[in-house]
Amino acid sequence: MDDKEEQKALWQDKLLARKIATALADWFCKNGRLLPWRETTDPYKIWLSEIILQQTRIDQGTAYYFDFLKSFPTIESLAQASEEEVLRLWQGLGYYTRARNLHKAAQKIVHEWRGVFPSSYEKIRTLPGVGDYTAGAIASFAFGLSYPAVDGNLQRVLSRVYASREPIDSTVGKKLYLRLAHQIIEEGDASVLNQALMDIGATVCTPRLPLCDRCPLESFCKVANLPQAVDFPIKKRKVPLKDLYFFFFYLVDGEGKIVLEKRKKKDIWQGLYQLPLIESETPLKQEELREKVERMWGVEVAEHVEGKVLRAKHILSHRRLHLTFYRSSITTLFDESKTPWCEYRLISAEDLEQYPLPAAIFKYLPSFLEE
DNA sequence: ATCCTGGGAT
DNA sequence: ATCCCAGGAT
Repeated sequence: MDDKEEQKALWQDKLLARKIATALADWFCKNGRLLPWRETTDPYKIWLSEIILQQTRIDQGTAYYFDFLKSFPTIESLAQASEEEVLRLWQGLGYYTRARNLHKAAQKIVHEWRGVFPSSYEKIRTLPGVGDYTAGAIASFAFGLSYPAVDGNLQRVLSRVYASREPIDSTVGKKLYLRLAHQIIEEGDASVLNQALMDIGATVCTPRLPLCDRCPLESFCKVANLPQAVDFPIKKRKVPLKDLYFFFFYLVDGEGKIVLEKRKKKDIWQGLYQLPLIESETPLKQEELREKVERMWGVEVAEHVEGKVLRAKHILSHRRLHLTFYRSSITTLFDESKTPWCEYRLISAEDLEQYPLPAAIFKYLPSFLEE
């Protein structure tokens, strides 16, 4: 008799999923967003858009999407580019691993599949930078395959509709929302249903102010029009902000050239360029900073610590960067052998914009150089 | 399986 | 203050 109960529950789940799917498809016809990468089923374009949009809002990402397609119209052209070219185009988007993986994945497609984008979920999922969400998005949008694409939007919508308190950042929660999404998209066109759920999350079922009266799922949703709707989804972890103290040095030599270094460490801004930098987890007193400068680059630049020019705070997700920029002249380039984790080079100041720089630098550079 | 990290916009 | 996915470390 438990069996019977279970059967009945399963059947009701399916029925609900079917109703939701129908409502979603109807809504999407009239209310789905028209986006450049939705006018194609070219997997390259869809992949590119998904990578760009992973941590980026549409209005910011769109320009990058077109710039990339202009510079790299084909997967081959992207594969043939240098990593630095790719990073330069990515400049300002953040999460630069996405750009490096995009580049690597293009090379993988060229070498392993002769430039033909793989058409099975499993193969797509092996591309660097492509996780469950992105693989599902490409598989369904480009190839019409029935895979869910569960991003933050879907998690929010589903946790609300089902009033699920299962945390989205738990293993159990991730599986649950994957299963719920799967149940729904099975009942129709996966591409349409995935996109409909995303659009509802983005435009109707928003984090702070859900517009339940405009939602096609209103009648199915356990928390529709209730104040507790905004409590979903639940998260278990929140990471405290960590302070970091970054001291940059804008050093000009006798010929007006400046020193630039390329980051090779596997932490933030990997592969990007920066002004010579002293990093610290604690604020540094003038004396300590001078000591570090001497240890790292030699005595000759110690005097630069005196010429403070600009201070700024730059907030990242789990980091609060306290930036200090110094400007000074140098007569000799410092000793590279002491800092194997970066490469130094002398460049002319006008060429600075040719190099991929983190936002924490290029954002403040103009006002810093005005002084 | 779980935790931590990457970076910028709003 | 909060949003966003993937991958590497533990």
